[in-house]
Amino acid sequence: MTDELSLDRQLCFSLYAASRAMTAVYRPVLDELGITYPQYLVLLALWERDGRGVGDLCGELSLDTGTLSPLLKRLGALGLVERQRLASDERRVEIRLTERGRALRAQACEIPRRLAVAAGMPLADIDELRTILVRLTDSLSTYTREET
Amino acid sequence: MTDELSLDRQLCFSLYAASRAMTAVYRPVLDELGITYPQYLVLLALWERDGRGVGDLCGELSLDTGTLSPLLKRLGALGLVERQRLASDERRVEIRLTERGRALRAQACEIPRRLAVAAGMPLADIDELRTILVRLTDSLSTYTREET
DNA sequence: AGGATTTATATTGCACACAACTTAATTGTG
DNA sequence: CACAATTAAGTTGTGTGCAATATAAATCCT
Repeated sequence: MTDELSLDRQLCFSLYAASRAMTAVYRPVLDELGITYPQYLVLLALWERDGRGVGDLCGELSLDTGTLSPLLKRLGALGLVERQRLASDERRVEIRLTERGRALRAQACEIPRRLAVAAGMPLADIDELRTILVRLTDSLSTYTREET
Repeated sequence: MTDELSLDRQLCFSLYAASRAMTAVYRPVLDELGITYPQYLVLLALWERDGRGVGDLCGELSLDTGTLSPLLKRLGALGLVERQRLASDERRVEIRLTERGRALRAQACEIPRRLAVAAGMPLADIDELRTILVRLTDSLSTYTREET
């Protein structure tokens, strides 16, 4: 039992620690842009495809509205996005980048390079890691859904 | 630039998503024990070695006192740990498991098995993943330290 | 048409994370 | 010894995450 628990500890903790270490690397970089890590993820999603409903973003980032609603409000207060009720469906709110939000992308483009340095591993390894993580996430979230 | 940013997105997001998916799997299991995921990590650390200072735990879990102090207070309120000022150094507070805290370990021993099922990958793959994550975390946190 | 159900978003409450600050005890230095 | 510097833990403030609930609009059903 001891061994099993310590194995468990290594497993779950390594993921938890890596994720926090990653955001710690991003923090000073994103501070310069005046945004947080989850806010950056939202912007990345919007830079790829602008003008999406709150629900779309929730699905894509697998985040709750309880997380995204106030976050989007903060991005709005920063002048990076606009929130607009759809006339066709008054329940929906469309999120669109402002000029300032689009402009921020230029400042963000150096981030990946910095991160690659910080990670200190070849791109091939990073890509393999990413592949495993995606598979793991799929498996874990399928399990979570089925157990509910 | 587009490609670089979308690559970055895949990298950082996959880690972030995997970590949250992992805690989502633990949540219902830990609910039965009445504790949260970070509280579980603290207990795992204490089950391995009991009677440690707050600073020790901060170091081991790489968490701030701003996170651990209230968390340990909650574990205390649950009757799982005791907090005692050291007579030899009145600044230090030693955290020790209560009888109840030690007993909880028996209920926790089935957790690793459940997790392995949820992860849906062979132990060898999981272990490889863990190895990569530890290496990544080391590299990232070294970078963070050096950039400060 | 009209009321129940569903859907989209927002709000509330609690527990992290972490930066910045505070408090109190110990150590180091002249 | 006195007093500055350091160390250990706790507190405050902001921003997530997420469950549970609220609100309001659209849809379904008869």
